[in-house]
Amino acid sequence: MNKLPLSFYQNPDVCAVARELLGKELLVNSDGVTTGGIIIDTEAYAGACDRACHSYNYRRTPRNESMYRSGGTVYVYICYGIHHLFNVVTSEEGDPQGVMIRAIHPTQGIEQMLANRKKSKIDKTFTNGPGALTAALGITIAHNGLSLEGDRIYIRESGVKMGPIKVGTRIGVDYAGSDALLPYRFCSVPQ
DNA sequence: CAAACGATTTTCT
DNA sequence: GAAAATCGTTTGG
Repeated sequence: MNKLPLSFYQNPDVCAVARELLGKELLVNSDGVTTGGIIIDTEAYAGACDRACHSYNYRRTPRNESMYRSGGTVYVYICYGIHHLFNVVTSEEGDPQGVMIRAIHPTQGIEQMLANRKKSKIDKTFTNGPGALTAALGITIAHNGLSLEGDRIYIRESGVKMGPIKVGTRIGVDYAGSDALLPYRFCSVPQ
């Protein structure tokens, strides 16, 4: 099923992985139902040297523990007490970098996702936004620490042609000072 | 043990 | 465009 190999995630260049994830398909299995979509918006979090990153200066807490695992691990945490945010851990064990997935283009399990989002039709906000897409796919804190090589949640080649990549600054990280200006956000849409 | 704070979303004006 | 909603995690006393 063309699952991406662990070596894909273990790249020490987190921005390269963030770019390469565009156009890949993220899939989640819940109770035999598969939901998923094409990744169209990502952000890189560069670990110890990035003030916007939870693991800045090797800060280590129970919450961000999975960021220290080897590339290909799932990092999910709760933001604003309400939203589950999904990240792919990159680089090698002990180097806490990761890519946050901000938006997808829905492809699999639309019915289930509509139910998860309590919506009757797909609109602009359906799977756009880090909290919105995890709600649609059914990603929760229970997925934190899982391997992307497993069957519950994984990423595979989609074969979809993507348009040009738009680069920008990350959202909601004003507290990070000058690091908030880094061009670490990447967007692209299927062509 | 109390208090402040979000890698956001939704709703209201 | 502004503001509320809402609670686990982190920090400080």
